[in-house]
Amino acid sequence: MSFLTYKNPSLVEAASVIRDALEKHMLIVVFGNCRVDYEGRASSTLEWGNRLVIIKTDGSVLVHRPIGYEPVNWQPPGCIFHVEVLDGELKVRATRLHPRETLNIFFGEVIHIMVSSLTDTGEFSLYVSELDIKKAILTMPSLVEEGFKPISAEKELGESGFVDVLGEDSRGNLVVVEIKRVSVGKDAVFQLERYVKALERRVNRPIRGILVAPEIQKEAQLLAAHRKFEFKPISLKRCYEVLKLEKTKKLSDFMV
Amino acid sequence: MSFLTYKNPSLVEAASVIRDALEKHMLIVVFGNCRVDYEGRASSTLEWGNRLVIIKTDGSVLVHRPIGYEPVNWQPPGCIFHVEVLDGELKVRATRLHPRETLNIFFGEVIHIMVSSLTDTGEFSLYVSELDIKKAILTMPSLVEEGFKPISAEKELGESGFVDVLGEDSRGNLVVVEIKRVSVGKDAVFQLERYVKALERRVNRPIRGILVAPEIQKEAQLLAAHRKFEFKPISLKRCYEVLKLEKTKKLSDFMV
DNA sequence: ACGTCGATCTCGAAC
DNA sequence: GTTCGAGGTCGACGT
Repeated sequence: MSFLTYKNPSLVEAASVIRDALEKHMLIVVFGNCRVDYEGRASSTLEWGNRLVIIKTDGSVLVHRPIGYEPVNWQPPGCIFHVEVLDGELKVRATRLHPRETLNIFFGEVIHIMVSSLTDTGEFSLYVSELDIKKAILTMPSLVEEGFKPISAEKELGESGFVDVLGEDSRGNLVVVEIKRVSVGKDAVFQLERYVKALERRVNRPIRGILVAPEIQKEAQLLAAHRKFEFKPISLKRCYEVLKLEKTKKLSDFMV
Repeated sequence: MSFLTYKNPSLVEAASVIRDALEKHMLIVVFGNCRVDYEGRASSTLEWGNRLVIIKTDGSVLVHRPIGYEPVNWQPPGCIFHVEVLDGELKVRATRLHPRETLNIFFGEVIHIMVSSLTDTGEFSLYVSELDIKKAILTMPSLVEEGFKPISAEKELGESGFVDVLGEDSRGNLVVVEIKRVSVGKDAVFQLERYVKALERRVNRPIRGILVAPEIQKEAQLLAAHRKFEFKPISLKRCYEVLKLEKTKKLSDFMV
């Protein structure tokens, strides 16, 4: 893994370093005084200040101020770059097609550059997503309620979108399950309402709506109660354990 | 503005530099080989690899891989930090309360550290937001249609939320305006429908629904037509010009 | 290619 | 404090 730093380079030197690194698809970190403008889905300008500019190996760009999680300006992966020194400023242009958007960074002073051809093969795993909750419910339907039997997942319901899980309860009622990973808000209740109503237009039997999530917001609770929807709390940890168990089981099946 | 870099520091040196910089609320950029785990709203692990870790002056943390716009792990502003060298690893812990979340970064090797007490006072301005479109419409109601007269903006309609702009047309009909900055999707149509229906329960006169945005999605167009809602295309540039004009006008009023 | 939906969303404003 | 909506959202998945 190559790694190089340049302290207080001239703008011409900086331009050369950045051009070379872009060609080799290296990670580039520039610290310096710059102004930025953007033109695309919206337009923005950022006046002079000291910032951290990161150009990644996939052609994405981040302009970070000293505060805030989010970059003040950016460009998603896949940009085409142009670097030049013009009127005493180092201009880095990152252009994206579809949609057509341009980010221009003008450095008046480059304080530090770091370039590296780094490799990062480390695996990233996130434990419980909304899809994981669905998988956990399909694996262990009793997470919704005792006697619940899934019929299908993600059933298309015309303009109303998809049902997270469709099933039957122990008394033969249709059950529409709406899953939220964190908290049931108003939206989830309205969505479930749309699904249930769309289903009621198609079939002629009792339909129950159940909201499944770790928690529900107060207002959503009222809206749900008003529509006779039920709320079933679920634990992310429990879902994670159900999925891990399932994985181990499948693995042991394979081993035998 | 102070600025310091450290190349290939020992883990103990690195810990000392980071601790000191955290105390002074400096911007810290660390490049090194690390593994990361996170526990909070979800849980995640990231195996060993070379990454760029940024700790900002407001206590936010970003862990960036060589590709992707988004950080692989992060922590929003306001974290409490703990730095220690343990079992041959430099551990940086960033804890957040509300919700309780912990990010642990374990460095096996630190390749480069950059610390700086940077200042960045440059103003950032984005030209046209959704609010700007509303302001532009309130300033120049003909953007919606000739003869449109706004009555109020952001009218509360119970559980249906807020109306972007409520007004009257030239023939005395009530007009509900739903604004989207980029494109009218299904959601906007459903939202407008909720507003119109909520309003119909309250007043007994004709109500029109108008969707205002630079463009409309095909499916949304059908849904809108089915509900007799109209779509009024609007240009972001035009809004920007209307607002700029208004600003200049106000300024000149002040000057006189 | 386009549309839909989730996100450790983040961020800000309003209540 | 909570709730809600917007975002240049981004990113993933399905058609």
